[in-house]
Amino acid sequence: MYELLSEPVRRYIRDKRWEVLRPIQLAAIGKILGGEENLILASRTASGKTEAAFLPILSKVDFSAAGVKVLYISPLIALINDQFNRVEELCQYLDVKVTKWHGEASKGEKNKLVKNPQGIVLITPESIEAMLANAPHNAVNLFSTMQYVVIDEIHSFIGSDRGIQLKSLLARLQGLNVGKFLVVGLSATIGDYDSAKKMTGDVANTKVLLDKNAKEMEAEFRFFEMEGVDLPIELLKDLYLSTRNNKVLIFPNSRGRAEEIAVKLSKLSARVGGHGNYFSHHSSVDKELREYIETFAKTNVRYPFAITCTSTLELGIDIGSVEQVVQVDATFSIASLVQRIGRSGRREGEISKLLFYATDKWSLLQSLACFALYREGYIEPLVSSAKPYDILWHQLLAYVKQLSGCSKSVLLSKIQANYAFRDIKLEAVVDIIEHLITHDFLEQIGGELIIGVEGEWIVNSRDFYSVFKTEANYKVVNYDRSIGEIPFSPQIDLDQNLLLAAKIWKVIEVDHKAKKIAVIPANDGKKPLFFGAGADIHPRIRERMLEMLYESAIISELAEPAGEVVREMRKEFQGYRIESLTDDRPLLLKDSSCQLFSFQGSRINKSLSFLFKTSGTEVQYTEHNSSFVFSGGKQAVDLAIAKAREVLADIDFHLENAVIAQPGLIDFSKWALHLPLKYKCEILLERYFDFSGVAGFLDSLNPVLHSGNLE
DNA sequence: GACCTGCTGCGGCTTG
Repeated sequence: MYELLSEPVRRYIRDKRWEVLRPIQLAAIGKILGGEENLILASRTASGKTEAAFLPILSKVDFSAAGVKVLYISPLIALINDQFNRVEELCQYLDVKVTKWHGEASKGEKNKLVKNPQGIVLITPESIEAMLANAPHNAVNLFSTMQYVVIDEIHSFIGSDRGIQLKSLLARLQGLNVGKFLVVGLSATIGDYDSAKKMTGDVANTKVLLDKNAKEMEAEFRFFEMEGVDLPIELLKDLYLSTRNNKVLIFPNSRGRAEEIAVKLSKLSARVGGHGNYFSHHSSVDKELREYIETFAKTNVRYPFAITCTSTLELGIDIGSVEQVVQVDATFSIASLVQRIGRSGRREGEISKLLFYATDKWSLLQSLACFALYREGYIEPLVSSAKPYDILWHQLLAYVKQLSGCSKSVLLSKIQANYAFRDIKLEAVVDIIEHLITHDFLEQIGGELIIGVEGEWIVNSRDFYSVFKTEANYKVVNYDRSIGEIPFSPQIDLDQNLLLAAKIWKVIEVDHKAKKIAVIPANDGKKPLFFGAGADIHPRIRERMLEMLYESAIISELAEPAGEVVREMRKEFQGYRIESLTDDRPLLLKDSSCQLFSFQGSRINKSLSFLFKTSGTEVQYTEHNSSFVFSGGKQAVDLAIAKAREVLADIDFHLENAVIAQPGLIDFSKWALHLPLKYKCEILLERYFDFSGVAGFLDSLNPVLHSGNLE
């Protein structure tokens, strides 16, 4: 394969002193040089996927004519900046120009590229959106002779609104292109590659190259029950002693918890004269501070450090030196667990290590289930929306803006040619266009559609280019220094203390007009409050949790008392006369109430809860242990289920009423609030609830009592 | 029990 590469590329490989090419690289070289197919390159992090795409593309593509030849699309600015250095180094061997194009990139460099379109461009989806909206002529000049689009971390787009937008943008770029460009997607190991293939728009002409080689890995599960709102001191001491000499990433599931751990470990360390390299890294920590932490961790080889982080360090840039990963309470998905495990032991010959802490028994069981499924090779599939009416609404405005107005038939033909909206019926598109006109987002003048009065506000706002929602934040500053940004909560008041960026601060001024909180260092404080919905948990995880309770195999990774906790749970649940793990569900009778454990995914649980409430049943739903508490005994449950099924039989009617009564139901989507009622309901049915799943569940559901409750 | 992601154009200022 090496011989097939062009001479400058081979020289680069020689200078790098790479003795062998990685399996994914060899496979990609053959496919890219030999064929005209779209590709998905899937392998674990740090396996050389970027080079797998660029070595052959640079050997194949002729860069001598004007025009950008390769477009690299990334979900993160930080990743673009990181990849720029690698790609540019390689491109120097071929005299190919590389340009960064994102919101924080140099305007001067962008202007130079516009004057002299050439080489490779590294860009974000939102920057493509902005260019198409504001300077479509630039997009034509730059991208009309493009031959390859490389999409990095393509798994992060699949199943999300941003992924639909990206598909639509690729279709819009194909529309500008004189030829046809090929797509190469770089993916982590995921659950199903069909959805990845769909990203390219041409499933039949997309091949998946999969390197299943996983790293060897060790795990240990520890248990420290949490009683109040703060983590047990014993857990923190144990965590400190287990990590104090290592380079470690700690993943709690929230920003507040990340701050709590960083501050408390740092205090413990200071008390015994340990290292001071304790950081917190999440979306509320100031961006420059986060970059400093990333650079420190990337370049430092000698000193131990601990970074407590959220999913900010799950994707993207590689901190090669991480020796140990700690997960505090269960991840929401197996995909996320896989990514986090992959953050350690990146060096050749190193073993990935995962240290797991649970603070309650359900979290312990959930993480054991995720880990078991990971070992069994299962990762939950990512489903992308077939009928993204909200993104369609957004893209209709984007098309009209890009074209500076167009006829209705042109707009319709653009949508029909756009594979992101392939499954949406023509009548629905017409319907939504009419709705845009009636509400002044579009305006019809003669045969032309132009942006309407209400639409102008939207398309000319900075917020137009993205399809995801963000919270309104207050800036936290210490004199001139920015610490970060947090959502305002009543807890933030004069003389109150809070934790941020791994330090304790006292609030000395709150400026609501400027949305600014002034702080000074302090000695003791509470973690700030954050709001937000967690990710949905896939039903397979809950099913596996139930299976786990009815298995007797000893789990060797459990450290005491975690083992005892699992034995207790098994003893408790084996008292229910479960015969079918798919249909039977434990029903715990109490004095005047009873608790049904559904062992179902979040969407089925949310749907069940909706049905119970709508049919007038008072029920207490807890997602954490997937349970519903009813007042009364088994008859009350049977009655509630019967009533729920009546609502289910007429779900469209009940859902419409609910959306009218509580418009906030649709808040998970940024643009859906502008849609006609009917489409709001369809979005809820497709993306938030799972009523067909509920129907299947209720059809076979058999609540089973504990043997101690019988007769 | 509660994640993450990105962002134009232009006027007006300072600085070399």
